[in-house]
Amino acid sequence: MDEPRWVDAWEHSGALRADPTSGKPAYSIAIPPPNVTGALHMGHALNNSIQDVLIRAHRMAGFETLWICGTDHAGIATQAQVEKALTREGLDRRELGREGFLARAWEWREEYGGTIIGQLRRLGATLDFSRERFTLDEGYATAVQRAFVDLYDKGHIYRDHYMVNWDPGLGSAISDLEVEDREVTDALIEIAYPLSDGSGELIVATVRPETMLGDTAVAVHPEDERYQHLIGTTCILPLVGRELPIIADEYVKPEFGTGCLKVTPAHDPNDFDLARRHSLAAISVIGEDGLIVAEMGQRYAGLSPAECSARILEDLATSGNLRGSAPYTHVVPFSHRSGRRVEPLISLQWFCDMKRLAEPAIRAVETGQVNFTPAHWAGVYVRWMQEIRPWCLSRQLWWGHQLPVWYRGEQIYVGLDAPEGDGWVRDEDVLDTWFSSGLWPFATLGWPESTDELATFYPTNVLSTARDIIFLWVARMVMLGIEYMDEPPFSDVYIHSVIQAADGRRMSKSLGTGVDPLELIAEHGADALRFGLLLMSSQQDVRFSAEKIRQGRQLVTKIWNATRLVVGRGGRAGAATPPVAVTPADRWMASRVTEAVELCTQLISTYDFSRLADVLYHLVFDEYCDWYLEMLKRDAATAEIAGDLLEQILALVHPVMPFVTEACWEQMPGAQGLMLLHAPPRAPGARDHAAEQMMATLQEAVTSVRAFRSRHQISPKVALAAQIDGADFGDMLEAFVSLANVEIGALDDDAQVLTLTRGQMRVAPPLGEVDRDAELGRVRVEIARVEKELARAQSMLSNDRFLSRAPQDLVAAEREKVARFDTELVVLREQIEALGT
RNA sequence: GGGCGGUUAGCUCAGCGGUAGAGCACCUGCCUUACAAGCAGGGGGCCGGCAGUUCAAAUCUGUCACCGCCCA
Repeated sequence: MDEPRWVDAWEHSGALRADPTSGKPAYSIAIPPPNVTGALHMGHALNNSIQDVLIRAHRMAGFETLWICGTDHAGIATQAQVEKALTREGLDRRELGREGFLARAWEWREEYGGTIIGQLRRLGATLDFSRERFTLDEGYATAVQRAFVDLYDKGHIYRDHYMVNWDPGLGSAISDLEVEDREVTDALIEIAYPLSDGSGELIVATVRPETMLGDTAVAVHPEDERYQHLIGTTCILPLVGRELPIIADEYVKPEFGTGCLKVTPAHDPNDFDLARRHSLAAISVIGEDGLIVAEMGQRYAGLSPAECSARILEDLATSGNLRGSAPYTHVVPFSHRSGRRVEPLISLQWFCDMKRLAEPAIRAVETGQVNFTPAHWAGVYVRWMQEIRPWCLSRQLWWGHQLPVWYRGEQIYVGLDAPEGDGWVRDEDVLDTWFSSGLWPFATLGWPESTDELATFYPTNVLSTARDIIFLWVARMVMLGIEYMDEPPFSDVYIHSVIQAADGRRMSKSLGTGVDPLELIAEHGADALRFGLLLMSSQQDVRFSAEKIRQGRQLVTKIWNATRLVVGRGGRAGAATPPVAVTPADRWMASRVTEAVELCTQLISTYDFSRLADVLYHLVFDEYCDWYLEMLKRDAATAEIAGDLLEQILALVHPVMPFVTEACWEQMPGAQGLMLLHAPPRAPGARDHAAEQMMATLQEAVTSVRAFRSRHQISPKVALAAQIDGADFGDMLEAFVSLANVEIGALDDDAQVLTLTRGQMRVAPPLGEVDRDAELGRVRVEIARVEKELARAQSMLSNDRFLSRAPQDLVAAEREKVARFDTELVVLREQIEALGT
């Protein structure tokens, strides 16, 4: 099937372009903007399949839909790509200078930035491509600057010396959320710090001996009896000779090592906090280049931390202060960006105090203004928000939104335009990418201008994303949305599954565990991928399952073949008025479609996509194809209704499988326009319980006859004689006769009994030849089963407390069962006797 | 250390108070004129352990075990 041509057809139809003035009710989604550097991965494929289902279903239902399209400039990732290209050319960004580098970066983005959008098209995503935005667009940049200046004016943004996560690979600070903790085994070194009065020594333990150069205290637990007498005295820092106060702080764990903690405020976040509590100085040992700073003296300056550590150990051994070394496994921060070990150090950066922004954002979730699905993520969000910490906004990069900050001597100017006067120098740093992404749901709609788009499409309806984005995006979008638009940017947050590799590991390119969705599209088609991903998705993380994609492809094939059959039999689409069902089979199928339409509408509104896929699969395979079309072939159903119901099914399936439904729609006589623009699937009428009951009887009877044939190896081609007692097939008797291939007539008592839920049936093969042992065995198993069920029902009914406390309809149902099982047992036992003779 | 999730058929997962479900895999039979990427029939589970609540527990509560994730 030629899928790509539909992509063009949809776009050319103009239906993807939202009209804010149409007056129709609005439904909008802002795509979580993928990185410009990105290529479509499984997470994107699932997330965008979900969003496309929502968008298509609402578009068909008559909403004015806007699916906001665009990409994120992804500061660190993009700069790394461009730098890599420069390195291949033997260039360095510093040689090019800021302007030259940015020119290269824009070139890069022109060439590769559209890749992922093209891949989303291939997936069938009906984004509003006419409104594609980029987080570095001119208008978008204005919005970002505006927000920064405003937050500064309101006092939320400030500049401070603070401990940051320094990524020596990038030469930039990174946020807490970009840090990943890993277990590492290092050596735990014990060092003797002599007491100043010469009365002894303290042993401290450290995995980073090089940082001792920056020690400004030794801390012990205030209640540690071993050291009570030393609190307030001092000791001497070996190699350096500095006098260090011995302080008491509850942070120290007495049971760890010797219970003495060396305090290095400039290189450990906990020590930094501890130093603030005790007003200790911070001495930086390691600089922003990741090397030992000049102030440490020429013996150590310029060394890497590892080299310095080795030299310190030598020196300590020489001086006699080294007391021990043992392997020690602990958790160490690594940069998610460069993979390098994060160097905590003190640096002058811009921060945003989040406390006041967080308050209304917490309330929005607690009051239900913003709802999470699955609901438990709300708790995760709220807990994080309650303990929110200052956000380090500045990044030592060039690719991004340069801070609207200028300096002149001690003066600082923050504003949209450069300040008047000479001598002002603009801050070199750019903003954390997530700052600009936080404005996405409204900056894409034209904020800070008042636009029709904002008026119509803000707030958006739902944000669909993965759980690891809750803090990075969801939280910040909610905070900034409330700050600037006075209401949250979406009412629903849907957190989809994370798709892991089939073996349960994280899907990642570097581990080689990734599966490329584009390859799957090439192999099975985009419909199959979309369906498979939705089917395997869940309320929790799931393992990738190639089977589910294959299942999707089978559904595609099935729908296509069903369409061929129906069209071949004269089925048509586009009935001006809903045709009236003629046969009982038509009535049954119409009733099934009605139920499916209602159920699917509900499943979409509750974001239950795996059940949605499951329901569609069974509707098409089990009900429409295996039963209804088989009845159509036997003239028990009519082509007119088959065509109309197929139309409804195609419309129902379309949001999930847009390509095949479009292709089938094209095949149907009477079909007009694109399925994309079709009205929502029509529930053909009320549920028809009489037809459903009749059909249930027929299905049970047909199945039991088929099973009988299977047991006795009687070909479906051989007609069986059958006599029906008590089962009401109503107008479906002919269909039963045809499907089961039986001839109705009176049979004698030797005929085999097949019990049905309501009534029974006697059947006899033409020559009266049955495998008596097989049938005897089967009847015995049947008796055992019924006896067991009867016993259970009877024991329930003999329990007074059940009778008095259980719902009465349940009690009645049990009574009915007892009566039915009794009858069945009589029949089955007669059958044993008959077989025994 | 704190929190959250998971443990159901060989595999991947639904179900979340009224007698265990799906897909795949497996077994048997069919090239039935839309489809063998199909059709029909079938086997397979003391729902992680223990204790409790309830007339009734895979489903609620507690506890233990193991697996995973997040935050420190």
